[in-house]
Amino acid sequence: MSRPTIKTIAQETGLSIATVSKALNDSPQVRPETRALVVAAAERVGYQLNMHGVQLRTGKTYQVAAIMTAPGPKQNEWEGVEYAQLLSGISWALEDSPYRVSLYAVRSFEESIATIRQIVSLKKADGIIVSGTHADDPRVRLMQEADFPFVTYGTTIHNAPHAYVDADNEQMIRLSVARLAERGHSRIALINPMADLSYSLTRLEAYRKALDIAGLVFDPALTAHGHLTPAFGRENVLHMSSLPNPPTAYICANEASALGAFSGFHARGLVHGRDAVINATDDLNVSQYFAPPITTYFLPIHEPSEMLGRYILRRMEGEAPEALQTLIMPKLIERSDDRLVKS
Amino acid sequence: MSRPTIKTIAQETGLSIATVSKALNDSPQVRPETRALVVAAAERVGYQLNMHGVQLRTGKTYQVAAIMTAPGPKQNEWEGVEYAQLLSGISWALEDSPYRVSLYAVRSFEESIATIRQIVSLKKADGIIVSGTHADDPRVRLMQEADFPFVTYGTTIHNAPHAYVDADNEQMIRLSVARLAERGHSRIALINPMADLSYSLTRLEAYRKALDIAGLVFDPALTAHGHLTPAFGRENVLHMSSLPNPPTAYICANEASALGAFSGFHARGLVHGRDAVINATDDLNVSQYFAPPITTYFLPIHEPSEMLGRYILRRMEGEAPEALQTLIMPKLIERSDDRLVKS
DNA sequence: ACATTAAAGTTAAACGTTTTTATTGTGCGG
DNA sequence: CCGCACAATAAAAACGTTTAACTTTAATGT
Repeated sequence: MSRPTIKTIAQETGLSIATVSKALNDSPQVRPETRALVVAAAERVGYQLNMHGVQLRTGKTYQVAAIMTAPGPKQNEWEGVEYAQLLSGISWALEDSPYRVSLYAVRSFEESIATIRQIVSLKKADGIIVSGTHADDPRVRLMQEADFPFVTYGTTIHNAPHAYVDADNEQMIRLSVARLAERGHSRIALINPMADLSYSLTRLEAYRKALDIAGLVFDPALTAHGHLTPAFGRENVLHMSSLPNPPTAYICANEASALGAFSGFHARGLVHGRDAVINATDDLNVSQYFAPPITTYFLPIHEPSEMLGRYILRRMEGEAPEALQTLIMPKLIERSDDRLVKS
Repeated sequence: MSRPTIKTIAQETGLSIATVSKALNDSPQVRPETRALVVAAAERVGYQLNMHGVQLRTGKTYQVAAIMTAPGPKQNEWEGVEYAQLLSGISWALEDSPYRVSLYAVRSFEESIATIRQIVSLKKADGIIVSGTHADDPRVRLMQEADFPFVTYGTTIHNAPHAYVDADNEQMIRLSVARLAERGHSRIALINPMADLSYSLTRLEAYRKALDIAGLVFDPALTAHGHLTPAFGRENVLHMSSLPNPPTAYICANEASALGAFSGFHARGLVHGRDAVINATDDLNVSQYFAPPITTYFLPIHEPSEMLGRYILRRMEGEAPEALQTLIMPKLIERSDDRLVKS
């Protein structure tokens, strides 16, 4: 047989399709007993709402677009981003809703703008989740101008208020630097993400402020911005460790670059805890397996990602963006004392 | 004002909507001149096909469901699977088609069965891509019985022929073992994925056969099956290295477990290249940053993933599954000589 | 008792397509 | 010059749903 529709239920119950539709949508226009009848019949025939009819009629898509900026095929370097977990978290948060996650993989920032423009103008989704925010993000402006529901993973700095979820980078860096300073480090390197990313700026400013408070001088030679690959971490250690006055601590923005930093240690014959130490920000929970394990700020990725899902739902229901802003503070996991032991 | 439809074009050209529709679909029933007229008008008004109308009318969804089995929120252990790249690759392969990737994140094998059953019976997608195949996979049977287009990432062993893409695990293990045997290793450990996964069995059998050919004895104590996390790699090194006759080589099924194996080396005071060596299968391209770098078989994940996308398109067009089967041989990257140097 | 109102349904239109069926016009053989 | 085939287009129905507008029935107030 063919799939049952509301027409099937109408015949089954002797009601009109309009009443059936209203009953299924909990309209107050239908008596509770009638509703019960309809629901029973629906159950009996195994009715399942056909979304295509709904979509055509209402114009809603019941899709949440997840924009994922993944490096192109050429780029084989690992960046240690657990996008998969991010996507799963969003997907799970939408589980009990009629919404589905629709994936838009793009290769570059520019392409993500074009994709979002298309989604907005052709209404290919009801909401958008976008990550890798810039300090002044044209995509955010675009969506705001169109009054399109969205949530960002990452804050912006120059844009009007919008819904976001992010790790508390400011606090994380402030505490990191203070902790290392307390332990006697005066030359602290900051391995930072690409400079156009919003959290890069946040981290850099927090870093400068924290140095200031600790009475340490800011040296531009100890900061680096780039793609957070192992290669990047390695290069920076190779370079910075051969400066006249090399750093004794490296704060890496993720575990991939931290792994690369270790590789640099190995190449230079540096010993962790004697010549310098490495700290990281962590969402893979992998740095406990480094040799030796390092101190990290750990944020299980499912927390922000499920929040992204919940927030986009609420945003699509019209909730104000100001109410949907959260910074999550990662947990400090001290796996090393991080004081240098001269031997 | 509102979005143009074929009705708009009909008015614009003075034709009927039927003719417009046919013209846009390259029907032979319409004169080339008329078609040109229609296309010009469509261009002029900025017409874009509304999928909801098409979907309702034709019953096609233009969605490809990607089933992603991701560990639940509790499970914070990294498994080193670049799902994100996999999804991007699929998404890119579908770029020039009307199809979109729709994500179905599930927590377990059982849930993936239920999800697939639903997609098939309610026709929530036109094709399915599924990974993590079992030797005898009920999902494959399910889709085959319903004659539903699908491609698997991973082979099956007991199922009827179907479209798949996979790394050539058999050859990879065979060559790995032979290479290590040549280099004087007689105790070779196999760190394998969960035993119910198809490629686990493939690898195990290839391993046994290769040992046989090399004249080495198979010792069950040197094989382990489990989730390919760093923890698993570490545990196995800790355990196996304290056997009366410990292995001198570890073949790890991925980089996450290889990283964990290194952590085990560190804990036991083992030195890579003196006491034992680690080899891996690699799609992150990360093991070059281990200290020291290790020999791996490398398969850039975008290759199989784009192939998955192309295959599902062809499968949905009705191509026979037998024509859509590919094993890709990863490339051997020798980063270490892997002969033990007694010091 | 009768108009008024509220409650509970029904009818019909609409969303944007595709596709089957019907209509019109043209050139052709006889 | 008449019927016929064929080409090109038009008309209409259909996919499954929601919703505005309407109808019927019952309850209410005076």
